[in-house]
Amino acid sequence: MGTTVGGERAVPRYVQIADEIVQQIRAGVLKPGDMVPSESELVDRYGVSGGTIRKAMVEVRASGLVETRHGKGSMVKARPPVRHRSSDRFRRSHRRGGKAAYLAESEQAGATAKVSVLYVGPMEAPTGIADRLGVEAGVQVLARRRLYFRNGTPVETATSYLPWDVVKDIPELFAENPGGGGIYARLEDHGHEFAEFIETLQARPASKAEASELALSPGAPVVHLIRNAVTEEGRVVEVCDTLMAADQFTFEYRIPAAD
Amino acid sequence: MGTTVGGERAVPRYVQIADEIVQQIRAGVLKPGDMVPSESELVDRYGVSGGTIRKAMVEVRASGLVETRHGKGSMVKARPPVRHRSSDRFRRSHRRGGKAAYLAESEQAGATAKVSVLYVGPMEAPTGIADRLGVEAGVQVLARRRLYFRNGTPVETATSYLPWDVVKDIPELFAENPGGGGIYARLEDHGHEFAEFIETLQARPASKAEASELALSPGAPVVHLIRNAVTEEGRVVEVCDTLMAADQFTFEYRIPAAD
DNA sequence: TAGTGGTCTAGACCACCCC
DNA sequence: GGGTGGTCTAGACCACTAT
Repeated sequence: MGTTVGGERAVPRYVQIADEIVQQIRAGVLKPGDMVPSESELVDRYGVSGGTIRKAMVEVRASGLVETRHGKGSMVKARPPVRHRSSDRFRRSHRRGGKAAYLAESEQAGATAKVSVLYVGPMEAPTGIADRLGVEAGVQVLARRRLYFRNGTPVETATSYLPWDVVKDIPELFAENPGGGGIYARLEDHGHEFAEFIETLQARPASKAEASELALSPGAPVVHLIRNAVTEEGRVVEVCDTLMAADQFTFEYRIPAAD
Repeated sequence: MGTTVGGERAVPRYVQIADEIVQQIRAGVLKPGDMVPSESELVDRYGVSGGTIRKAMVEVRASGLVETRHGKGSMVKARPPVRHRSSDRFRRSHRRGGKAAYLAESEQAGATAKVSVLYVGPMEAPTGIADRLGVEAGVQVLARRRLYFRNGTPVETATSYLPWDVVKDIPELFAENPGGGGIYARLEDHGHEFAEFIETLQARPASKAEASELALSPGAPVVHLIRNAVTEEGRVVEVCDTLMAADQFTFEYRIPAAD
């Protein structure tokens, strides 16, 4: 009989149900690792149709508190140990200390971290990247593509692009592991002194493909971060194109109050 | 009869339809300002049920290319004039020039901008904000709540919180319009020299309430930005809590390669 | 095999918009 | 009033996961 009758409010039933479930999670009634009741059980409990429960669960998933798998059900996610990605991760002293920024940050947050190298080798520069590197589109550059895991789940993909004339004399950059301090340390070893890094962020919903790569619900937000590494000579010697699961990161930047 | 039979692929029909519509927009078949065909027309055109078209349109809305209004239909959005929010918006020279950062950035992007002041007055400091300001939770602070429009649509809400002992001698801060250069200029007028600003960003799906305030589709991503304004004495004299429609902004930060 | 989520249907009623 | 999107139903079939 359509919307509920008899002195009802404007807020749809499926939103009420979704809120109730989210509250139960936030209040700890449903703890991390617990299974959310199955959809058919919720149908009985709330006395609504399957379609309504279905929409409610879409809302619950959008909250990011729950992970749903097909024939299995919905499980309350382990605490999202949102990690800080602070702007001082690019300090030279960190590189000299041999710290890789990602691993250091994850350890600090008490999480296990893993990096999987997907590809290291030549690639034709995509437009957009080529613009930033100051080369022609389609020219050969070195691409380094990685997938980052935290606590066993993929949270970030990153691809670094470097101009060929910069990398051709630095064999370490072609290795899976470029050594302590990462590729920035190797570039500085070879006379490329960094002046600044410029990061551009944009948040948007994940495409289907991105969602599956990062094990997200489709439509969950991702953050697209592109970083230019600029040397003292004003040259961009690396562009890093990164896609992150938004609920796994916060970003912190310190902006000096310059004139 | 359930999913389409007879040699069909795994990709659901509603996704196919959504992709088709999105492609038509990206290809320019549907231009900004055009109306997307109504749902009942799409039902006829694709020969599927209303529920399927409904799910397809949810996907299309998630792309951010379309704006749907209730009794009216779905319109292709005017070019999302994604604006840059660069880190040099806090330069003293800009304040001395009397420029308000938001208006300047919008003009630069060729958009019309408007600010609506929702509230200026005392408020009990919310926890989280109080922590950042270095005051007790519940203590009275000055709150300044605004809603920012671009091209007529709301894109950002912002609330500034300032400790009472800082503001009590600066009457301009209680006015809707604090004068040229904004509240930061007034604070500097009264001896609060800024040393740095610290911005923290997090992207997440909008709640229902936030979605309606920013005229977004529910679940569309928002960026939650919190900024601490720190003086030379190391004191946080303002915390600005901002919620932005993610598709309306990119963020740019320049990070010096310090030691 | 039984239970789960995922897709789809066909139709109802409601609320909003505009003529 | 006639069109639009928004909610809800009751039931079907499919695909994945466990046992």
